[in-house]
Amino acid sequence: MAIPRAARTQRRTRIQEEKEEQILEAALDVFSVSGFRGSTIDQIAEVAGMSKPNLLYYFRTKEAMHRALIDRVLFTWLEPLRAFDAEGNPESEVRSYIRRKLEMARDFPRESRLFANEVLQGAPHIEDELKGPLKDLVDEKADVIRAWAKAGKIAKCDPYHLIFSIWSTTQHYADFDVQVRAVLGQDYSGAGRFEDAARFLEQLFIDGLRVKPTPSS
Amino acid sequence: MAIPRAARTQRRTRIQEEKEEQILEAALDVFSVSGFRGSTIDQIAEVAGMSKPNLLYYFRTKEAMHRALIDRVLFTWLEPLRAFDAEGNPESEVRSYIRRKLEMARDFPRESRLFANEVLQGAPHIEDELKGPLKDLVDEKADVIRAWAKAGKIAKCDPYHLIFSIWSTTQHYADFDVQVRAVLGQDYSGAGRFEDAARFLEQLFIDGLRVKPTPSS
DNA sequence: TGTAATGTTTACCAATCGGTCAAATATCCG
DNA sequence: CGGATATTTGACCGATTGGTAAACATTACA
Repeated sequence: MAIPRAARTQRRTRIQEEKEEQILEAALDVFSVSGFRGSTIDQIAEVAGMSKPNLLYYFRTKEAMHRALIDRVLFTWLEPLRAFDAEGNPESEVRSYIRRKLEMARDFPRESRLFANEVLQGAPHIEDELKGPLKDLVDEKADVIRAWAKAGKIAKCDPYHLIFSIWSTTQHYADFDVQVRAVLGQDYSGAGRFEDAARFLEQLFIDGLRVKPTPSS
Repeated sequence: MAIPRAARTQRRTRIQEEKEEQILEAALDVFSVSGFRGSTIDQIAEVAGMSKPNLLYYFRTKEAMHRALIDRVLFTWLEPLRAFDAEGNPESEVRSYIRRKLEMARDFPRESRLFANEVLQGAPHIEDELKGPLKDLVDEKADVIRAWAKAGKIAKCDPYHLIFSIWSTTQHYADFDVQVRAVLGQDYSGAGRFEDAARFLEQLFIDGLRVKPTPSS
């Protein structure tokens, strides 16, 4: 008889790692498009190329699949913000943060949509992560930005809304890709788009944050 | 016997209008949270406070409900962009466009999420609207912005990405409300948030778009 | 090689899905 | 009032849902 999955205390066989990888890859495909409620195990099974009970041998429930996926993706997703360096030059830090986020939107659009779907639907499965690790990280970086503003290195601004606006503008290209393509025309959706977006956003944020000469009042 | 719904050529009774209104209101509640696939007629029926067959008396299919909802919301949703005036002052036009979009995110978050869900999931039901009316409208306004840049009234920038960034930053407060609240702390989610966001975004876009003194090169 | 543990599949389950139907009820109007 | 029309509902249908049971196949390893 098969050992109940709950009893497995540690990774064992090579085949387990491979199959779980295969499943999560398929789950990312499906969840990122339809969200949790709209996705079915059968869809994931079909994409993964294995039978439904076989999926459920590795992940006991649909929720378990979703959770494993979220956990795995969340860490890497916050990497760019974590790399945000208090000691660096403000302008180049912001610039490279934007570029990194934009690269992730280009290279990992499914991951972006996975989170977007989840948050959009009220974040029923990741509320704790948002209020915990995410908030802590943002709080920390907000302090950095505030210090920069206080030191006169960048214009005074609300650091939280600055971070929100960088998130939203960059992730927009992953989450709303269909709309972006529809508006720009499908021919113009290749490599050029990325560079245009990067150029625009860097200009917007860098110029928008540059310290303004105090108007002589 | 009841007249088949398809045969109804024109609005008739008061009760029809009321019930359809009631249904679409409930459908907005449900679709905006779970997306099309993730929503069920039973959920909508429960929210609407009527039986499932009764819903299906007014809208023959789930798709018909969704479509009616989209059609109704799309027009008003594009209103702010339509109001963008080529004859106006660029700075104040951008400013009031941002504010209007932000007001809509605050006052009609369900409508924003309805579209976000739909686009996120590949826009299977509104592809034509995106490539047609939406693209046309954006093209038109992009020309206006380009003309402003050419006339030296604002900094040179890609008008499409400018519009995208205004969309994304403003709608972010509706679509990712849970995340915003989690990061800011739930206490700080009331009226103050709106004003802070408005102030930040206006500063960002206005300063970012201001014509820069050409660096002496 | 044998055998125990691991991995896979077929058949199936109850619950829920979108949707239908006919009968029951409410409304309108002469 | 009464009959025609419009509205509402309970019972039901086949398909799909998440998930299970157990037989079967494969692998690891002594």
